[in-house]
Amino acid sequence: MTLFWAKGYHATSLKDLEGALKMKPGSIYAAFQNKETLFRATLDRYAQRMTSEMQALIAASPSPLAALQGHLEGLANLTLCDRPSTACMLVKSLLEVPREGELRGFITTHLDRVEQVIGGALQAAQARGELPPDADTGRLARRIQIYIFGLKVQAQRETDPDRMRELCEDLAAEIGRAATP
Amino acid sequence: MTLFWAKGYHATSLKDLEGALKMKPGSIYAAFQNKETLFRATLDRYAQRMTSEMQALIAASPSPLAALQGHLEGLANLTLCDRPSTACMLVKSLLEVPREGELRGFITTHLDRVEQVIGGALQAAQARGELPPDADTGRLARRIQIYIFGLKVQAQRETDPDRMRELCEDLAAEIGRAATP
DNA sequence: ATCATTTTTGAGCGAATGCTCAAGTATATT
DNA sequence: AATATACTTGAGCATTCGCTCAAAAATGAT
Repeated sequence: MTLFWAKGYHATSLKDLEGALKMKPGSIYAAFQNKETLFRATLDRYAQRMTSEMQALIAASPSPLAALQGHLEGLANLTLCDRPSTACMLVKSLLEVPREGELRGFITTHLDRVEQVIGGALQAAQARGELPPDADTGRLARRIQIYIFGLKVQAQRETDPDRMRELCEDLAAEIGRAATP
Repeated sequence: MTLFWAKGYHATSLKDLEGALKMKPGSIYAAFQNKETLFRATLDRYAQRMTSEMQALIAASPSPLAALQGHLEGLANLTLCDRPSTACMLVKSLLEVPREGELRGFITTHLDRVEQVIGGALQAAQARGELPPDADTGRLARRIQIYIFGLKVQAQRETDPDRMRELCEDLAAEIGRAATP
């Protein structure tokens, strides 16, 4: 997963995978059907972790809205982190995979799932009165996801941590503006 | 450029390029040094067009701020468009290229240039009194660019034009909120 | 028309790709 | 201990990759 996340699908060769998995080609093809199936498995794992991390973050906070804001602000620390890539593996893959391929649907399904998690948190926030009763939680969820996409892309080029923090704060503040006064 | 934009650097083979350019390998390597140099040339061309399009849009409108908002709203029509990809070629490339490679700097330079164009428009808006005198135009420019990144990524998965329009409107409205009341 | 120069051609190079499979090694069962 | 079953090995397959270069064709100069 680390390898595919860092280098992308095409740039990751089976030699790379042999080294990372410490397996010979035969074993790899016995365990996973082929390169693409292995890639799908890593996408599954990544998406699984991403969603459960997000759910944990939401569950840990009494205020779902504050949790989402906190998540956005947390993206400021993405620069110095030792992750394979600051960018979201699902977004990277979405942009790399052909438009009409079957992988496309696979990836979007996972992205939809994340959107659902965010939407669920917003509904909970609404139930708690943090959001106006007439607020469109789905719409807001998609907007927040776009913020995450954008910030994680930005983290690939923005070297200044302060500037990154500024942007995270700005976008987090926007979510706060959707809250009930 | 179309080919690299649609398929990405790694997924575009020289066979593909031979077909698209209607040139044999020898001619390609005589005209462009190698695959990577050709790729850089296409990135140059893309960035050039992108910036000049944006500048033209800004120049055509009396209000720079309205021009930027219009640009964001225009991204709603990205779905049905016949472009090679709804995503920004620079962003696609940024995510595909290795973190430490020389191509990275090349791409970020172009992205910085676009940021400068947006920032320039915001300064003009400020001079016209559309933005408060103390507004941080650079910071706002980066935020708008993140909106563009995010929306263009979203356009890769969002099939519903209405939802896309909603999001574009929301983000355009967000810019409007920075304007002087 | 002749010759010098530039451009195009495409067969094919070495290396790398994703992948296979017979042979070998480990594990489990009796 | 003997046998059956499962997993691992790695040489090497067919194909494709990015790329080269001598020869042919087109172009320009005289």
